[in-house]
Amino acid sequence: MTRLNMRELARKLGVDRSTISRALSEDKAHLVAAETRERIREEARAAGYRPDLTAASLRRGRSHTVGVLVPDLGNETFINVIRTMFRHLDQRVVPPLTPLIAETLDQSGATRHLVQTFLSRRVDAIVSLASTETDADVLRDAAKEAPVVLAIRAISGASFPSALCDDRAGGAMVATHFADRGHKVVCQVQGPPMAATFKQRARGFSEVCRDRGIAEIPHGVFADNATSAAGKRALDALLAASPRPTAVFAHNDALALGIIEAMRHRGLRYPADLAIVGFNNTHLSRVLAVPLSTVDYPVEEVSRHAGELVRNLIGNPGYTVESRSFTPSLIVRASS
Amino acid sequence: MTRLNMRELARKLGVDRSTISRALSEDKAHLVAAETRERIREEARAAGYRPDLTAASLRRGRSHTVGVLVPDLGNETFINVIRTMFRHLDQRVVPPLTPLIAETLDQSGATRHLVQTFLSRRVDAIVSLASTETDADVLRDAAKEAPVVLAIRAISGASFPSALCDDRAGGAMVATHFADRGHKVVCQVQGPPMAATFKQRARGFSEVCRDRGIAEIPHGVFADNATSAAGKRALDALLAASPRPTAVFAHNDALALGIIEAMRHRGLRYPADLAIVGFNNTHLSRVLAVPLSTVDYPVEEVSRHAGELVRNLIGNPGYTVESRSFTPSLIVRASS
DNA sequence: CTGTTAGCGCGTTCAT
DNA sequence: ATGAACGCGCTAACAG
Repeated sequence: MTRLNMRELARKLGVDRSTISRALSEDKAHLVAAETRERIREEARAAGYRPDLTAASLRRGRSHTVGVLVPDLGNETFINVIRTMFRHLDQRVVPPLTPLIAETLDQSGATRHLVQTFLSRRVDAIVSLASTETDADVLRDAAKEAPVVLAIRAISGASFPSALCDDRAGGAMVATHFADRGHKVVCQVQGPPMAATFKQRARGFSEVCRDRGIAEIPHGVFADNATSAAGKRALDALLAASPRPTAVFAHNDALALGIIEAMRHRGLRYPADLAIVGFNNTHLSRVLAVPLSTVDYPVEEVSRHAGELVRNLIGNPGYTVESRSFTPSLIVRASS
Repeated sequence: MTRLNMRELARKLGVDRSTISRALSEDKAHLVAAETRERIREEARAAGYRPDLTAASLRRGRSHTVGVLVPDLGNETFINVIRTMFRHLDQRVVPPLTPLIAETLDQSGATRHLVQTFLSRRVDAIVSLASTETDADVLRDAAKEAPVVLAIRAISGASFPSALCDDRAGGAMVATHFADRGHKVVCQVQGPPMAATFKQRARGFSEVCRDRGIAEIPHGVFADNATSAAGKRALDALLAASPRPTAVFAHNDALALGIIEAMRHRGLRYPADLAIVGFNNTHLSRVLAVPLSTVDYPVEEVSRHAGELVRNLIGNPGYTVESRSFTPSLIVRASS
């Protein structure tokens, strides 16, 4: 028993295969007489005909898929951007785009390999939420074969169509907040600077500290990855500094949470012993017994714009792209 | 500028296309002379040749992809199972299987549509973590074209190769724990019973309550979905019951968290005013100021077995399948 | 508006 | 061990 294909369906209906192809397509359906078209669609449905998309992909050179690179599938913010973007696309692209999602875990070399796979599958576009400085070449090469869109993380010195958050402004807001509350010695626990997000957050924060005459001590506390485990390990460095900081900016909520856990372990309390602000406004920040101040990530805007970039760039190589950066907002809660 | 294909590569090397195909494949490489094979592989790499997988898929009738249905991309447990399963598969399947991930949001009808898409793309297998009672027919039909594996959620009355958690035992553990702590009146906040997971957890819990002579009051508190928002809404029902329960079993950690938030809002404390146990042992349960007792989900075992089922069923239709169910374990923390 | 023809790039015969 | 030839199922180009 073999699958029903166009040839058989055409035989049943007494028309040519190409007429079927046209009648079932979205953009060429108007070339078929209304009556024939309905007859074909009716019979296709009744017979349970499903087009073979691997054949269509080969013929068209495009598979109606979008390759998505994400650093970490467990990260709420990335996932929210992906799902919001595809929800957006589903509503306005026919036939729908199937996501191919792959996780890089920020391992160098992962991007190269995964991009190859995407291109082999003839994706219509690639969206990277995982780009780091070292990915520029790979993505530039990829862009010769399929549109490449960056979301969340930019690549400094490279110009790709992008949908971003103004992380620098976000970092600045946190420093301003600390200054306004009278903190004189502060600190940041930075995520890996290979990701532009963290670099910009650090930059915005430090700039305002300088302007407002606040000391950043100790200066460079880097977490090897932006997780709560790394946050836990960072606390020791903060407490060893002299003078000791009275407030800390964690580059995301997971890092903040790690710091909080480590403090609890030592019997310290926030904000009394140390004020804390995170980044992303994840669900978690709202449900802590002492809720976390954090920077709200503009998920909706970033996702929508990323979706629009993908939509416009597909089959539209000359599209003049507007990269955009959306401003986040500080949410002050009890932790600061 | 067109992509480099086998024909061109063959011309460059002075061999036939089919020799290239064999040399680059995993299973037929031995048919090519070692020297020729290396020469071909060398040149393919140097020239940056990437096979067109849409063409290969059409020819083979399989795309080396696996369709994955998941109820909610934001749910840590589902995501962990997916990533663990593919990490497992990546290490032992060549060429690697690309996941096609689709979210059902537990909307009826979503499964039918998404399964069609998967089959149109000629997936090698379908893994559903999202199955509900009403999906049985769709999946049974799908199974005629590609192996279907169930993970996490079974379908009662249908027999698919499955990798599950013994949810009934998990529910029973919670009830036993409550009984041992001397609770006489308890309650459960149930997830939607269309998902077998919740039905089994409820069943295991109720059975033990009956055996140990504990009252379940009010009897059926159902959340329309297993999220913290639904948990929040459930608290009122618990507090209105008479006699009032002293302990509650939430069918997952998100529900438990909602209950906790609602309690905090009312100035109630746990476990003093109400003991709480969740399910899944998500990250969240560990980081609450008063950590949550919960049932640890056997993610590793379930994922590994799901991966093995997929691996064995692909290209092996006669494989005798061993569905398995793994026992979870209760983790008692401060909330109970 | 519909049919005819060709070919996308590969993997698999079958022959040598 | 290699080459020749075919066809997977579809869509595009061209004709009428």
